[in-house]
Amino acid sequence: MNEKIVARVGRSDLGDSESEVARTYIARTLAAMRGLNLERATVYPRVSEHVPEVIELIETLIEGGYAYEANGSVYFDVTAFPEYGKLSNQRVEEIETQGDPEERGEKRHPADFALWKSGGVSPEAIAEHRHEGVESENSVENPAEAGTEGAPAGQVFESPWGEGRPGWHIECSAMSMTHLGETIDIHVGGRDLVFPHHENEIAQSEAASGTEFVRYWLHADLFETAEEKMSSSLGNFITVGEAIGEYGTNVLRTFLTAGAYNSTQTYSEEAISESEERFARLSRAYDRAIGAVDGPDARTKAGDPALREATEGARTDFTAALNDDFDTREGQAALLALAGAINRHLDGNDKYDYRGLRRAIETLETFGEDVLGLAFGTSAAVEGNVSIAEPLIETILDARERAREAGEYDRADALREELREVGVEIEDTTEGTEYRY
RNA sequence: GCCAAGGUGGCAGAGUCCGGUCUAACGCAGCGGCCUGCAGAGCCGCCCAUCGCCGGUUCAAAUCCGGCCCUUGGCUCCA
Repeated sequence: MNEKIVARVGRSDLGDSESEVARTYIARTLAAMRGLNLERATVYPRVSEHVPEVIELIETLIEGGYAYEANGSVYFDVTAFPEYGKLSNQRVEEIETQGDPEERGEKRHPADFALWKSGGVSPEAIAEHRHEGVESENSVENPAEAGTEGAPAGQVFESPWGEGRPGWHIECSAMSMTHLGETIDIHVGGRDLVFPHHENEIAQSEAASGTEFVRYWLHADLFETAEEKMSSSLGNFITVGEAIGEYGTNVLRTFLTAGAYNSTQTYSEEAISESEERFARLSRAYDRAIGAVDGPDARTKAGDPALREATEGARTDFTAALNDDFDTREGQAALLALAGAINRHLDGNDKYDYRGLRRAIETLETFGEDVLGLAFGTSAAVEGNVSIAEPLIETILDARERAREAGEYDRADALREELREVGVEIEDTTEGTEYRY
């Protein structure tokens, strides 16, 4: 429920009403989240469905002396909440101004912020957002963008203060308290939201409830490219959907968990290809272990202390890493170390430690797949096209093998190169030629 | 100007809270060896770091203190 949404109503790709536009963006976001292999939340609340709770919360704040009404709008009185600024370490006196310039006159203190805004969205605000580069990258040819005539002012709601709309921050407090109670354990968000949004959430929630709102704040840092920061205004950004399309979920997740969530990460082709290698190394080791455990050389009575120690070490290290403020990169390092141990075991023994390998595989699955959300193994990557592709590849490999036996290496290498060009990597081993794609 | 987070090898990125085990992790790139017809993968080994600058504390500092420089986010809109 904001100006930007209202400003986009009528665009053919988004929808004909405020609610529809919001729905479109929600759908896009959820699609991106699915693409990232994220678990679904239990509930995805919408402000428009929580207006009664918002009004109730505002009334509580007014009754408690934390908010006041002015010309049909309601503002939070920051001077009534002495702890205001505690999250971002700001002092009320230092905070210059907030909110619409024309609203400033209604405020008792410049840092007061709106809980309820009188009336609908003004045409000027809509026009402003339409011109301020809102989706400018793809709206050029859209005739609906041309004028603001007939543009809706957005939905308004009845309230004790007249028709109006919820303020910018109150919805989060109201919905959080409705669904999760007065105090929540963890609140996440981007670093750019610390002030004013999270600060205001604390003020609203704690002033109303009289108790702690959030026990732990986890603020995710932003990305920057090697040359400059990544931002929509510079146009040098990539969406989650595009990144998934280009690199795949596994590589992207490896990249995203290859650094601390709360430190700035550099996004570059080089960083991505490093993640490709990191993931590939894990996935190959997983494949080898699966192949070995299913093969004839795996023995229940064989035991490799080095492999077993490495596996238990990886489990301990991974758990310790994640317990340390979600240190996913250190977790990856633990798994990478296990991959090395698997390779050493497979390279150095004729008979494989069946139970040791099973435990190693289980470790990769538990921590790599279940926790980090990666999907190892070639089978997971190919799915559908197996039926036709595999017999074809094998036919070509047979031809290449005959060429090799005949000493016609040029021909063999040409076949290998052609397969590579269509995405099939092959590998000669003592067991025969293997391939992956 | 104010608030906050950072500045570590060719790249990327831990470590800084609780000084010594940091002659600085894992990885990528690079180099050598093993293996291979060759390659790839894998294994073994190696090169590259005065830890932003200056000063201080200490037997000892990437880690603590002070000053400075630079980058990023916020302080106007929006969440």
